[in-house]
Amino acid sequence: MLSKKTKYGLKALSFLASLEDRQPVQIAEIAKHENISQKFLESILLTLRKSGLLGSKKGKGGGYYLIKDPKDILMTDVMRILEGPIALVPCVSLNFYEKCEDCPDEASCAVHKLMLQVRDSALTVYRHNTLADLIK
Amino acid sequence: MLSKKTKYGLKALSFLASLEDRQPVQIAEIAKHENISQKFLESILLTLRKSGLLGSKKGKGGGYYLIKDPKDILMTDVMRILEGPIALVPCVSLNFYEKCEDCPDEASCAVHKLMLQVRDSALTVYRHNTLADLIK
DNA sequence: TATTATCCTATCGATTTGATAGAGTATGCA
DNA sequence: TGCATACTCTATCAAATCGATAGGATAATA
Repeated sequence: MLSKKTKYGLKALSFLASLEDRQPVQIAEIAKHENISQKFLESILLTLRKSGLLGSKKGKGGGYYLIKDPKDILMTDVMRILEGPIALVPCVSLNFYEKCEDCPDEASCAVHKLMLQVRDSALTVYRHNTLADLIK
Repeated sequence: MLSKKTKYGLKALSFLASLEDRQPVQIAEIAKHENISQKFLESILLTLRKSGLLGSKKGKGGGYYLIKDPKDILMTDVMRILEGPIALVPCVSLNFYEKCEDCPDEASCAVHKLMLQVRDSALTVYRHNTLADLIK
């Protein structure tokens, strides 16, 4: 199941992408427009900024804004930042690989075999979608 | 992330499928072979039986066994039984559909648009894999 | 009738999740 | 300079979920 963090983060990003200009938008405005708890959204926007997707400005007239063009923001990156590994099992993860301690042989593991396919199919989707694609 | 319940369930199923005959296998034997907590596995096998994938026999010489041929057991069914909905968000679920309370319009929702593709790609994988495919 | 092995419910500690509170910090403007 | 604004950061919290365990009930076999 997708976490609310990811869901809210995606909504905030697509809201920012849907605006014509790249002026800073206040947390309160985003929260109100997307029906999200403002304080929770605050922490999400913070992680998006720290990971380089958003910029921020303090004080009057401040807020958050997209740093890159929506068509240059890949869903693979967004998902990894918000949701973590795309693979459902560490032993098939590209960026977060970890061996299963209980599994003697990956090559003959049914879980491994299935989850590898699932990971590839999800990856294909995320690689073919930019933020711009989602607001069309 | 895949739950251990699903992971263990898949391993148990593929172990049973890998055996030549369809004689009952004791929980203890499956647990030992797959390095799984026996008591935890017990509850998993119980749900697999209640959902119709496994049969069981009590008393001496008892245990669990596959009811159907491995090539007739689809991963869509297995995953729904063990892990629940295949969709990452209820609003794109085929079998567990639920409207998002915060989302005014599904058609214009970025999360909806993305998760629909992810669900379809996962579904394609699960539909093309039977239990027999995983033990080859 | 004794043994074997599944059936079932209840519970438990640890972790994660979603959310909130509040003080700190930098910016813009009068 | 001083004040209002809005992000920054840490700490906390209730609820839910997860993985695991315990123990008695039930059914089948010999």
